[in-house]
Amino acid sequence: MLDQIGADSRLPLYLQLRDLLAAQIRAQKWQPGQPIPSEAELSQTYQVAVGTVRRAVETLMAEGLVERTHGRGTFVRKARFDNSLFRFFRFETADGRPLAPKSVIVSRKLIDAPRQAAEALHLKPRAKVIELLRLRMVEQQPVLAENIYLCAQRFKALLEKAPEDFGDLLYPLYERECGLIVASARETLTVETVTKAQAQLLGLPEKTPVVVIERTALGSDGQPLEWRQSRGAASKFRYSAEIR
Amino acid sequence: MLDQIGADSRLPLYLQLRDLLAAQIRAQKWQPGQPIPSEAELSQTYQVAVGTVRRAVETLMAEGLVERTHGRGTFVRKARFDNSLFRFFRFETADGRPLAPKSVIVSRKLIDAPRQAAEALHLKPRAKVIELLRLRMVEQQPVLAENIYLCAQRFKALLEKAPEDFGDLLYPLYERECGLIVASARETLTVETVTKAQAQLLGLPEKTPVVVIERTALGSDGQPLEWRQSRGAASKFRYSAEIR
DNA sequence: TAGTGGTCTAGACCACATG
DNA sequence: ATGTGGTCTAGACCACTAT
Repeated sequence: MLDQIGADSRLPLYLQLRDLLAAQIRAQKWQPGQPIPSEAELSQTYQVAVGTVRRAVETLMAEGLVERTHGRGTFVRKARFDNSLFRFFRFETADGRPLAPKSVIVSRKLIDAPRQAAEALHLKPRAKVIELLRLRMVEQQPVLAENIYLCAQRFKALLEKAPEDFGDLLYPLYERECGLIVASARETLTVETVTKAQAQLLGLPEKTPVVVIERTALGSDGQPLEWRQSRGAASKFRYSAEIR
Repeated sequence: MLDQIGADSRLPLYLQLRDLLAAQIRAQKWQPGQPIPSEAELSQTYQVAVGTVRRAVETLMAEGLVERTHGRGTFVRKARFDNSLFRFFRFETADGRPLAPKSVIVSRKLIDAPRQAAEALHLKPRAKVIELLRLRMVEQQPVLAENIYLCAQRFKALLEKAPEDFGDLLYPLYERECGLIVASARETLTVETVTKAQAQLLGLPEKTPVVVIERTALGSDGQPLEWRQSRGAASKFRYSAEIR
């Protein structure tokens, strides 16, 4: 890996430094939650002005790779968006209290990867994957049904643990049991009508429209770790955006 | 309006300057598309370092209020998102050529504001509004049906012009005919099933799910100018996002 | 060639967090 | 008290756009 900077490239210094730091973060030189060297230190080791270091780190910050706190330092950011699905759905209790989504693993199987899952995870068509069916509950009512696919090889630790003990959040589980850290994700939303099986799971009438959120979760090195489809009643869907 | 800076506030200089410039943009001191003074000039008139000016202008840029081009200058940004709806829908021709959406005004009426429109436009419940029904066409097929509501008072020029001459884009029309410039908008997406009338307009079977995009378009002063609902077949809906 | 924004430096001082 | 990031300055030089 490059550990020097400047010299030849036509790229601005601060971008070269950004790339260099980003590469080291991807390579886990510093763990998520841990601090990277201070501005002064980076300025010293790479022989660039502090202002240039700032510019590089600000770029990383804008990209969400690090977080800065005034008197404390700059830290590699931990992703925590396991329940970000709820960004797209509004599940209100009757009196509008905040929701406390519970997870129930309905089944866990070792299967040949379905086509879409294999593609998303960059696996060969017949590779083995772990399939989890999972329900997210709000006040004892199922609101989201999820099909989750994981490369069997990398996640084999999950086959030896009782699904009841998985807990409500999967990403911390992946980290704890498999040493795999989800750093980012891509989501695509579409609308379908439910199949019979899904309707039953979610307690919906047949042919109800549902919003499908397909998510590919990526590690810090950009490799796909998990692919999932989440389905919830379209009537509960709401998404707002500002445009300019 | 403040035309000096520094002295009292606990806010950083560059934010004070940002606010000051933003206020002048809102007040149309410079027209959209026109340049604001150069960094050197701003530095001179407000007696701050060029670096501080840069910081302020970069903030405005991040907020989408201005655009910079290297050797040319910094310009007040014109909004141009009339067809941003298509961000949420994918209408492919059979061979995947780029689409050229056409607009047809189906009707124009002067009516009492419906409740939602009145709320969105900050009008009294029975105020008069112009209601436009409009179809967006791709390859002679209707793909989006829109209900558009405008305060009759501010948009009365549109009552005296033939709807056939409105053209494909409304926002430039508003600017040309009424002197009203759309600067930003808020959109909310939900899913419904079509009414009979809508199904007929869009050539869809009854009870087809549709995605509804409600948009409130705002002027540069933040006042609501237009409220519209756009409906398109949910099967054509697709939205992608990166999350971290 | 003149004027603009873009990069980079070197350093002062401030504000915040921690021991 | 120390070390961190945050603000601000002053100026050099470069790269792009226009004329």
